[in-house]
Amino acid sequence: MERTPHLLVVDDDREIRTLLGRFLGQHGFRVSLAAEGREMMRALEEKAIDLVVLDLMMPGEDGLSLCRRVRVDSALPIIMLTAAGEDIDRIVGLEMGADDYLPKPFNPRELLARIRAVLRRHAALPPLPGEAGPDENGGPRYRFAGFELDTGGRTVRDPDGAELPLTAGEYDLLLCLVQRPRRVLSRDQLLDLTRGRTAAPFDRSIDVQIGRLRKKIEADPKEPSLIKTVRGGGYLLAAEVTRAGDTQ
Amino acid sequence: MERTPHLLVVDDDREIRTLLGRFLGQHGFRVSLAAEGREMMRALEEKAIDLVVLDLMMPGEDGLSLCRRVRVDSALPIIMLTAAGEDIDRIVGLEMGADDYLPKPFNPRELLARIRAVLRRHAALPPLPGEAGPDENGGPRYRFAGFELDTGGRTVRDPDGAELPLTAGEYDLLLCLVQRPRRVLSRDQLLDLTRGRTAAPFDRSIDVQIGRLRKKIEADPKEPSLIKTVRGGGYLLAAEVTRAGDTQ
DNA sequence: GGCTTTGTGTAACGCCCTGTAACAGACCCC
DNA sequence: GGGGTCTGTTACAGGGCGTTACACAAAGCC
Repeated sequence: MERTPHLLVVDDDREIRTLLGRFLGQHGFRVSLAAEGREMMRALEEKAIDLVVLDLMMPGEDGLSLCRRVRVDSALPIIMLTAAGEDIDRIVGLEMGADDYLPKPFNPRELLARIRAVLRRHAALPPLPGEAGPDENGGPRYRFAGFELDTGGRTVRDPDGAELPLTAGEYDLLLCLVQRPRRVLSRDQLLDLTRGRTAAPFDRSIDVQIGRLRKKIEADPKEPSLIKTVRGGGYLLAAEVTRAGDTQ
Repeated sequence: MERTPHLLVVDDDREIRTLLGRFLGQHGFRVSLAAEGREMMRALEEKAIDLVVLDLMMPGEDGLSLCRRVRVDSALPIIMLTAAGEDIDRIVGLEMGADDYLPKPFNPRELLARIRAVLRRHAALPPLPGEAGPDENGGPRYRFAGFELDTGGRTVRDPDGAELPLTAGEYDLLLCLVQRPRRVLSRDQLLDLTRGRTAAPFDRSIDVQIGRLRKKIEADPKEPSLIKTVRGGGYLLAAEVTRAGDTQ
């Protein structure tokens, strides 16, 4: 049950990147690495990242811009690393929207402490009295093959408009597929994205969950047309998905 | 019970003002802005400001003088921003009567922490009658799924307009859900937000309270459509919530 | 084309999480 | 101090979900 937080370290300097990765790994985190923006965005799509450690100064798209991009549609915690001498003061600090920042060179223990602090803060009280705006009515809706998935209410309606009685696990799995349509997702990825854990050697739980989900959304579960099996690869959602704007 | 604190940022530098506004807004406060003394006084008259962040050095009437003017007839908390190099100690100690001050350039997180600290300290004191403190007529109203929750009177009306006889605990729990609609709230969070304590190992009190609440507001408590269970996660209010203006 | 190997579908079982009734202590109001 | 209400605790029932086992299908091999 207890899931170990999954960190993403984004830094163009390979040495720093791998050192940080190893260090954080040794201290009980799962760690993924990215050298620049594109890799970072891909990791965010494919993995269940809990926190990003982001270098401010990078070739190509810099940390500031990446930070803003992430902030557009998520509250994912971000810790910024700023090179010595960069002007960190008020403007940068305010502008960047990071949850914390750390000037280089830093003591890795200090980074550890801040990561833990930010994670704790996020886990403990995400619901500040009226965070980001009093009337935050939740996330987007997705439509596919006549179905409608409402992330705010965690509900799914079938083409007739009836609410599908999905269990929590089934909903999580479906959401995960719907957010990455027409892409093969390995069991490992699905497990990471839905349960936040890595697969045990003979882990078949995803298969079973897929089966249960198919029974509820496939016209003919024996001949699935929505959730397809990719032998040796995983599963994919075959339908086209449109994302409706957030709840009005 | 709790309302989102309303801050007033007073600074003549437009960039700093708006950046601060955005930053504080992102962290769960309602924020108003003023560029100089006149605007500030008007905001204080028209809005229920809980705390002022005030730049010391401003053209026209400076922060010090404004601070004293406010202090004449209220104990409204004030945090002063002082430009680097200004001689703070003496002035602070002797004259300004602010609750805290922060030398520029400052880490925005530091400002956040001080704002929270000052608000907490201030909330602990008994409210003075006549102070520009909490709204006289109580807080906002929320509507969801035909229900109306009035934070002023701590009452809830069902879609027929009849008043629901909720107990104090049930009301607190419902308010807590209504203020964070369409988000999964863990038992721990709910317990913290409603009772201000953390869960004991086998604490099931939230489950029981949720059950009692469901009996009163769900059409079919066996198939809850308003308060959903997220297995392994907690509960969420599935309905959309609109916040009506504060009670007149 | 048969046989083997490997991977997937699924039924069955059991643990653990959640719903809920019953009870008892705390608190409140005469 | 007594009756009523509210709320936390406990116990039990039901259901979700991970595990396991087995059947079957697909790919590999000769």
